[in-house]
Amino acid sequence: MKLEEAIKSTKFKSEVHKAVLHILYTAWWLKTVGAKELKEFGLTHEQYNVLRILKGKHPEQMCVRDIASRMIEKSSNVPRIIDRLELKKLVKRNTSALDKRETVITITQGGIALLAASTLVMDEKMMKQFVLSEEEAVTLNVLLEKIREIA
Amino acid sequence: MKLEEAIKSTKFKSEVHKAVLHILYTAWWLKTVGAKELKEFGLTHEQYNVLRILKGKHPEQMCVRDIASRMIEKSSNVPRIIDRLELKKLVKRNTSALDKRETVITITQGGIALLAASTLVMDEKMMKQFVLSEEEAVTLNVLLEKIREIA
DNA sequence: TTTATATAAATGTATATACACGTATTTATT
DNA sequence: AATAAATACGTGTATATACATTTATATAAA
Repeated sequence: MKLEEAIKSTKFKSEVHKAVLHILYTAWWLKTVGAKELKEFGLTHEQYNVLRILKGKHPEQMCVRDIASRMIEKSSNVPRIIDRLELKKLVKRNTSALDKRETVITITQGGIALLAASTLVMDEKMMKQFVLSEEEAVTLNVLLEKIREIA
Repeated sequence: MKLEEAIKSTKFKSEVHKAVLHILYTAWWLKTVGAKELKEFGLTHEQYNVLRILKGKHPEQMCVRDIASRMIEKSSNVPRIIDRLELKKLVKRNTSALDKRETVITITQGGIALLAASTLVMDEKMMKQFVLSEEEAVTLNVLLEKIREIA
């Protein structure tokens, strides 16, 4: 569906203005499509993101601040997301021995298994479905980088 | 800041995969930059969006469903956003005479004034600051359209 | 006309976002 | 060593997201 139909709007102040709305809409669309797949695994987008971050360092532990710095949405409340993952026994929390202020998190075997299963589905049902070519994706990445270059 | 620094990640499965994360990150970044400006007016991004939608039809009224269909994030809970706008007397709610199930919303003079002031700031401090050219924005819009073309 | 179905909006609930603040602990300064 | 400043995390609050349910009203079908 074209952006114009999606938000029932045809007049934009400029192509740049349209692009801003387009990025916001596409992000929402991507999240929605992904969330639908993740729901079968009882995961939210953010919980999935935290699990992926932890898996990337496994078997090393990570502290909360470290996880937060890798989140896509920087204002995510990581302690609370970990609360939910801990309840489901997908991660384990421990106080750091070196610095008692730090809480170190480890992904459990259950977490690894659920992440593997959900990633498989996400890759098959989402990532592999995109029509966009690798070359087009490179261009897209360059342009997205550029929109954050503020004068 | 490059995406790699922003989310402290260097290895992506593909450029397409990177682009997906990039869109999500850029959307968050755009919302954050915009929200900072809107905060001075006591508005959230979503409240601003609803006011803009209402202004587009003014002096016509709009029902809740009509507003919802124009929202960027389709799962927005419009009645609740309107609750907040109504409390601040930026919009007015009335039951439709034709169909008593419908609630019709009108933007007030105060709403129009606040929207005008905040749009001025948003345009000056945000929209006009982008380095992206109109031609680049066209390409960006084409590619964003394409990423939603799922096989 | 009565009943069933559909529709519009509001409401409830769990989670997340955005941000301020509190508490414990560590590091730096005097 | 005592105090101050910084840091890490957790918690509180308002708003939003995502989605299910409820209530009122309108429309369709029996």
